[in-house]
Amino acid sequence: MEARYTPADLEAKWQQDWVNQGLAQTSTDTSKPKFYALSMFPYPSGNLHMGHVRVYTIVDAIARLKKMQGYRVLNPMGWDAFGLPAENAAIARGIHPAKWTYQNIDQMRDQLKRLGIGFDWEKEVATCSPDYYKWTQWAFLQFFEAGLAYQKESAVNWDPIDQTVLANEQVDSEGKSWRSGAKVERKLLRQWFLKITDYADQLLDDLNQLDGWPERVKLMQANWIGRSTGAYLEFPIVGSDEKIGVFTTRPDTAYGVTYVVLAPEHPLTAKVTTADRREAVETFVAEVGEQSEIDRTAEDKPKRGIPTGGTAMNSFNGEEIPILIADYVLYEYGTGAVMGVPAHDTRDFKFAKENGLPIKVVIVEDEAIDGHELTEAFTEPGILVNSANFNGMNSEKAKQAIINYAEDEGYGKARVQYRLRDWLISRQRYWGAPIPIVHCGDCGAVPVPADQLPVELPEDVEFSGKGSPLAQLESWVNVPCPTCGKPAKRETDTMDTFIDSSWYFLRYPDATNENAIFDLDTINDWMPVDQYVGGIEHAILHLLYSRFFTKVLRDRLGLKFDEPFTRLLTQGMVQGKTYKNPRTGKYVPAPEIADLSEPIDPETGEALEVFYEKMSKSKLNGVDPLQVLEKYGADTARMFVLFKAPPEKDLEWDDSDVEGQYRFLGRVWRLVTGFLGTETITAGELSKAEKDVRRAVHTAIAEVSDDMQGEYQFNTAISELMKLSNALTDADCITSPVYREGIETLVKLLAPFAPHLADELWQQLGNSESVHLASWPIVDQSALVVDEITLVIQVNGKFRGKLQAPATADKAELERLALASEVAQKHLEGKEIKKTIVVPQKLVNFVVAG
RNA sequence: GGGGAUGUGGCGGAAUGGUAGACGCUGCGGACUUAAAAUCCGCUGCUAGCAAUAGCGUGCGGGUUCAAGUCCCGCCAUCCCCA
Repeated sequence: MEARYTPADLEAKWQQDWVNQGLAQTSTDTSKPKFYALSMFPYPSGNLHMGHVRVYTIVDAIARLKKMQGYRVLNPMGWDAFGLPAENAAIARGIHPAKWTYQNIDQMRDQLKRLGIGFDWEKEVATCSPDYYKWTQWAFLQFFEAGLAYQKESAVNWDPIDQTVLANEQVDSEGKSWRSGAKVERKLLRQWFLKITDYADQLLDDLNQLDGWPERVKLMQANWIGRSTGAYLEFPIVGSDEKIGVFTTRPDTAYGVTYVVLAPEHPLTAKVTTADRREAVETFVAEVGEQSEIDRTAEDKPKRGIPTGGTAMNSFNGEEIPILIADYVLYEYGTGAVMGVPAHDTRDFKFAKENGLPIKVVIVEDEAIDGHELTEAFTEPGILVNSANFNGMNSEKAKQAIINYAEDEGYGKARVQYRLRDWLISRQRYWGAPIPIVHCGDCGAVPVPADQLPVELPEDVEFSGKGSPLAQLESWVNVPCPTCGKPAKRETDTMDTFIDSSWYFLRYPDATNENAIFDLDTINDWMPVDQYVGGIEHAILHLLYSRFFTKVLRDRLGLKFDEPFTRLLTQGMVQGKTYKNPRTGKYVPAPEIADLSEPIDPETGEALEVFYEKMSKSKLNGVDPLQVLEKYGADTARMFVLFKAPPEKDLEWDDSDVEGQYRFLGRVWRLVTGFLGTETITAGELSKAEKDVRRAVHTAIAEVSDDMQGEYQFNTAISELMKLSNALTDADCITSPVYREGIETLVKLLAPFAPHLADELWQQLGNSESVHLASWPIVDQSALVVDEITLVIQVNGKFRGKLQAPATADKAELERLALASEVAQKHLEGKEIKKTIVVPQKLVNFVVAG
């Protein structure tokens, strides 16, 4: 009898064999269509977790399938290797970030290989390598030359734990850092920004090109960009030549403006403040300055504001209106000032009531009911009143009319505004790509010439955890100015690590190019990425930045594509079974629980709550991929994560289901090895058993191919493999050529999912070349044809029975057969048939009275 | 508050408007074994019934249709994004 299925030996053997034959190397055969499969590269934490297993298995299955389908496939891997954990390790344990990072990379690379992922390691990149960040810096200089990188003093998000600033995208809705979880503070600093707002329109409009992206990701990006159309209006300050500019989406309410509000930081604040108000205003400005943006704008927080004493004029009706300052108006956003229309804006209504400001109705639902007092803002469209020449006009129409009027009068114009703000990229940390700029007293900010790149990170730095290590290293900071040669200082900020990952997919196709960021022809050949797979957490951050980079580099360098990722799959989380004591709130790890069917707290004896939650250290619910690989092998782990749930949904880790996949692979092993040595005898006509097998085989080919077409329904694809395996197990025509075809097809269809087992069985079947070089089976439509169909009999739409009928039977024949059947007779007895519906190949429905 | 997604057995999940619950897990019963593991076979939506069978059943309430998990209208719950 054949040997047992022992994944450990078999997988190691094939992994070595694949390396020896260079199976994962990217084909250069340009006669084949290209397919660029890409997974979001990981931060090299040192240990693979189940989330990694899931995403890389998905991409590997796609890549192996596409290879069998005749594509030349690029499936690369790299490391998002800059970032704070390395620096924190340096501070805590005195190990240099580079050493720590590269150790982790080596460890994780080995783990990925053990998973049987066919990455082309010749394309590997690590963003912390000078060979890579040289080009990150070069790319930055492209932005700089294009006027898309600039310095600005502004109030920024300061993370007090990580001791650095953050971009807006990196602060969550509660005002906490995406990384450290610390509540961000506001700080006024001079920082580098990339002008992503210049591309706001394109970033929004080109979402329409992305048919292969999940709707919700596109929606999230559209919301984030937040384009709103409206008007820019000016209100002159009484007793001054200056004007206050505001943006509004409701120019139709211009005659209802009864006050204007400045951001406390607005330069005009000091100018409009009257002497008697100065002290109060200064106190208020100082107080607000300490609040975070979230605290200032959160819906549930009361809006605080005070008068400045100054007055402006409503340009439209000439009325004098007070100027206030309030916390909810942000200087960074829009013009840093807003107009107050309490009658027609919910927030303004509340603010005006609280501060005793006048409320003036200028839009009504119906002119007849004008005049009654409002109890809440009227925000619907309506008819204009109290608006001079515009009275009686529909408010939607009035928007444009009032803009036109304001433009003629010289105090307004149409304007489009975005929620999106420029991308703050300075970080006051060591482990990142240094911004390649030298500050010279005479020449200003001077780019480091391209031939002097990379600006390398110095090695001999001290990691105290206080302040930027680079800024403290004078030998590094002091350099001659590249332009005039006078003493100058290096920029000591490094770049946001999201910059590193905004272009890595452009480096892979030409990863080792020393002379250029990439060869243009190579990149135009391979890009865009055909299938990108990664977590939904990057719906805005990484995916928006990458789209921005692609567009800028397109404009600078001549890339022939507008968007980097044609199709996007956002895979769900991997969740672990979590045990928690509901009273104490303490999590209990599974190994400490005596009886998992009735889990009790080993310390207190109380019953534990059981639920699924994202695997994490703090929840004590993680499963170590390495242990799973050791116990069941990579093929089982891969099959499990692909089968257990559709890729975009969360996946609940379940040991029994893992066992189930192991059993299935064992069955396939026994099925195929049990078949070995069977003599295949070619006979004439196919028997019914042979026809059934052939149909099962080609149905499986059709279904699996279909499930892997575009949407990637791995779970149903694998269930089709199980059906085929079951059919072959039950079939009793083992000597038939049809059966042999079935066995070989099963192995081929299995290859993308369980690559080691498939290759082993393929070899045992007598093939000398790897199954991964074989071609994907093609459906023979004639094999799907059936002689008999199952005809369903319904009465009044209810299922009442079924019968076998010839596949060739026409409607009349089907009706006759159904009517003659026992079930029909029974249910139709004594009733009048009012109508008969016949669906060919499927069913007959009798509609009866009563 | 606005927008979006989701809701199907004990569980994960399948179902071009046409037999709801494929495939798998769990559970139960059986075979093999001195015994166990492994493996194999059968049953497994709910209710009633020995059974054949009947009724009910895809979050809730309506509607369209010969026929609705699927299409339309109105709710509810959970999750996500934006305020």
